[in-house]
Amino acid sequence: MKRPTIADIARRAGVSKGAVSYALNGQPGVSEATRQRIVAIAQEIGFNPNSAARALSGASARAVGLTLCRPARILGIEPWFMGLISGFEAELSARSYALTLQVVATPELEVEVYRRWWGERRIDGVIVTDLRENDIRIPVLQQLQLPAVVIGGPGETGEIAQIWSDDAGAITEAVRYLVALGHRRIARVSGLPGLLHTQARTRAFNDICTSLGLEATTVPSDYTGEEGSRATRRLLIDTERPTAIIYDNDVMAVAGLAVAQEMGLTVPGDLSIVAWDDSPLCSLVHPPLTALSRDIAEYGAHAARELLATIDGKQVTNVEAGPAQLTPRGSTAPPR
Amino acid sequence: MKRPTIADIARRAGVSKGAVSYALNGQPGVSEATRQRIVAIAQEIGFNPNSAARALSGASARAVGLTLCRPARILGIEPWFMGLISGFEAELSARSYALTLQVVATPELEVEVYRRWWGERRIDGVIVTDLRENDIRIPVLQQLQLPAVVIGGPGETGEIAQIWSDDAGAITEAVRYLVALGHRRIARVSGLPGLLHTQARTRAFNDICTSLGLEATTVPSDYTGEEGSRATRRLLIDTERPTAIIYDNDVMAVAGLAVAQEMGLTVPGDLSIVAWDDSPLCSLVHPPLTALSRDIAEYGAHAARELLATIDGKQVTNVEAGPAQLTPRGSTAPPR
DNA sequence: AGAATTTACTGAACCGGGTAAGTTGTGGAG
DNA sequence: CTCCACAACTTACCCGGTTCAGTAAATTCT
Repeated sequence: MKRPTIADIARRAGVSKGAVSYALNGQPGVSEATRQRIVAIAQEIGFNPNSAARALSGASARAVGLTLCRPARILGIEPWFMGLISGFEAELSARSYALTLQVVATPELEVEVYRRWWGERRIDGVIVTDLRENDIRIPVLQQLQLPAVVIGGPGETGEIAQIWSDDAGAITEAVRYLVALGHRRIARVSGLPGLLHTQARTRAFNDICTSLGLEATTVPSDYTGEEGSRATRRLLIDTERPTAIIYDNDVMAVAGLAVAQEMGLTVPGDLSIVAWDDSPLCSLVHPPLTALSRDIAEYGAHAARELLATIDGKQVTNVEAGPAQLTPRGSTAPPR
Repeated sequence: MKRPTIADIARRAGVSKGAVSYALNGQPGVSEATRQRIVAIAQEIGFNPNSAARALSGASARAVGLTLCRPARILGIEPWFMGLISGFEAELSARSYALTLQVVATPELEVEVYRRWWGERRIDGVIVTDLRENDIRIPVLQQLQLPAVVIGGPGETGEIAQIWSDDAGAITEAVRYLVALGHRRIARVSGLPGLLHTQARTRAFNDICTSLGLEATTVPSDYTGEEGSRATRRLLIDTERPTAIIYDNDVMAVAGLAVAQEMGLTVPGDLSIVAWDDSPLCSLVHPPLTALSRDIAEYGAHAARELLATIDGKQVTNVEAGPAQLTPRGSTAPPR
């Protein structure tokens, strides 16, 4: 089956290629009557502009890129990324932008992917996740002048817009809640220590614990279930074991719950659990997990909107999305 | 920063654009010495061919498409798709193909996306998942002559290659295992009834149960945790409740486990649970779930290889991937 | 040695849109 | 009645690769 082109439309409408281009793009230069005739023909023969031709003639590629930099085995079960992707998609497909995905192993490879995409003119912009300290991706994006939006921060990104949520406020709320229930020994199992938002959370956790006169124990982990289990086991074998643990993601929280059950501890009787980021996973297990809920899809949609605005040349500024809300469920209670 | 083009390379090497193209693509028509000189210059200035220009001049777009047709809320926690994506990526990025993703709500919209992608010449082929009975996507793909590979089946797909695994064998093994443990009342919570592989599993489940003289109870569900919980509750309130349940995915199995615990039943003492598809989720919960394991990433890699072969014009045939292997864990035991 | 073939290129057309510059035709102002 | 402004187009070139036809030089064959 042959793909229809603007030349086909031009022939059928008895006008030139140029007129068809003006008509379909809402440019001035054709009469309203002609425009409608052309649009009708385009509809009829099912015309879609060849994205390659469009991109080649200086216009945008109508695609944005996303790199996922996590070990493959964890990508599968982290609801976070899929939530983000769903959110992006909602915005992108509404403006018929495509989403190009690439799974990479290291930030260095991520930079290479950006360079290649830029060279290939394959995408108009990228969404950057997991901002790190002195992130090597930022200078490259600035050098290439590739439109970008960073999720996670706040951090040093120069002109590049950022989206983050008030993690400090959220963890403070969670700790206050646990203290109000009567907990005095609260621990935290964190995500990858290299990520800026992990550091911000750790700082805030230390601050609130200090101000409440509690000891702040943070065990660094990596978002995987395995590491979450290990960290939990290490915390629970202690004679002075914590009565509540806050986990930096839902997967580790679920893993922690399993470890507690396996060790014969009841949740929430012997141990209260709070998960950061609420996915259906949290309501799925027994008991359902108290969580710091954010609308991750909305978070992604927000990022996509910012990115499209950047691509359109609009000035965008850093945005703070709403903070995570504490959603109490069955995994938190006063300690025995 | 200006993107380097083959014209830049040609100027620096003192040859024509055509020669550069031949040299970089390994085509005959340039001497080995010239080729090396050109390749060296390309390396040095960090040249990447403009994908739009390449796609426009008849060559491939070097991209494949994948549509995800599931409600957004479940996409997040289903490890299946992310596993597939990881697998695709491993193959695709090795051959520097991009993966373009789109989340859609219905198969009808999926067809529209295929048509648009084809019209835009954005992709060279698509990977089709969740094959249905009389799938409306198949005739469209045939009409457009869009290279495709179908995951899930077997079914009627004409010339389009399929990849599936021996679900009948796997479920037979699972049932036999449960019967060997002493179970006589085995139920199954299935995935979406419209999908061909769900139907194949139901058929096989009925067959083996009949041949062993057991009653075959299948409760249709939709892969979500919520529906999995509901189905499980319905099964367990029965006076003649089953002593073992097989779930069509891991998410429903985890939800089922939570329901059992919530109802005061012990797993595996009062109820044995088998999950279809093994993700880290299964080993994460307590007790860890006995699962029918498949290497989903390898499954995806396989599909990507087949698709790339199809795009290259090679004749591909239907492939049966290895069957799922029963991995016994703590959720199965003889009934009390 | 001369013809035939091969090698190593060059030049130009082409893909399908976008768009600046040029060309009509029409109506209104002077 | 002429001149000008403007709408409504057309023409032609651009984007950056691929590819085919053509060409000069080098090599092989008779």
